[in-house]
Amino acid sequence: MSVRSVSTEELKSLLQQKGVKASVQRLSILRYVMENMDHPSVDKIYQRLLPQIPTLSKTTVYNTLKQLTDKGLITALNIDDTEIKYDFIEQPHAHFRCLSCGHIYDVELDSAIYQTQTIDGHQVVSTQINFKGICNNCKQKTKEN
Amino acid sequence: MSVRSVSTEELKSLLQQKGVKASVQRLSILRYVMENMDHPSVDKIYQRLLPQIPTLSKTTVYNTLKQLTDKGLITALNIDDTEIKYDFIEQPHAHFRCLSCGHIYDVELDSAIYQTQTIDGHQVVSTQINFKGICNNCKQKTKEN
DNA sequence: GTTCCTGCAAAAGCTTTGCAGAAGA
DNA sequence: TCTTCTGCAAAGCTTTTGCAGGAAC
Repeated sequence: MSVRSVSTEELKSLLQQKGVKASVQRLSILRYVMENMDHPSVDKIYQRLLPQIPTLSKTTVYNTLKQLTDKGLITALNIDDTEIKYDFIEQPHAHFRCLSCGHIYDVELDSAIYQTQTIDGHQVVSTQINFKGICNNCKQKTKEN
Repeated sequence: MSVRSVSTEELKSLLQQKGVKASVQRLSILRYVMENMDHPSVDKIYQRLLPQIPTLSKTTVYNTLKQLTDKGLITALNIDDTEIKYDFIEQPHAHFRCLSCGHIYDVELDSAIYQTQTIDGHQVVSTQINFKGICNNCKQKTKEN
């Protein structure tokens, strides 16, 4: 899992650009999504931040994620059947979900699809490409047994 | 909304090929998905079939749709945030969901993406391409006002 | 008679809402 | 002080589960 480090200044600047006031909760939630690129669910973010912010409530996580999504800072992924997963918006990429272990991988596609702005007369705002199947890891494990 | 007619014989044959026994409920549910290509939710199917099958329960709709999905007769779409939508499987196509009216359109894409069988070493079983935006209808309405 | 199917009721999850107290400007 | 944010509790929805009665073969 790729992890990086984002400065508080950068986080504040991102929020400010979108007209969202900074708060401990918002900075932490945005930082989590940006640093851990693991497509977290609401519950995962909540569980991981609880030690740092013991008074955090899930409502706040929901509120914040919705707000960040509305402002275009993060994306809500419809790749899972049961939960919404979140992703920081960088360059467009596709996702692969393993039906066996449930892990979601980022996938680079040099596809012109992302450039689609109009299709059948409909104005495109966002594009999601989701693959499902068996990931490399799980395939190896099956072979071993 | 495109609507077509599917014979009971054809429905029975499709189920039989997949090793699913025919029943009034299963035939009706599969017929609904095949004839009305409107990407229905569980609840929509339930509501529409209730007049014909007054004893129908939602559990049966859930069970049947899950079974038909497992057998590969229909697809579960992860395009909506709140509900699962179902689609009969024909040739591969993408979907466009209007953020204003919520309607889901079938979209033809002559893309090689559908032929992807392996990506980054992961074995692909299914591929979904989802666009979101403002549909032609809603765009027209906005202009008129 | 045995097996599979159906449907009611209840439970389980995820997400939203209402509201009061807290924090911040 | 006034506005905005936070968080608890409760409610709302979709989906799943357990189980008993019913249908089919």
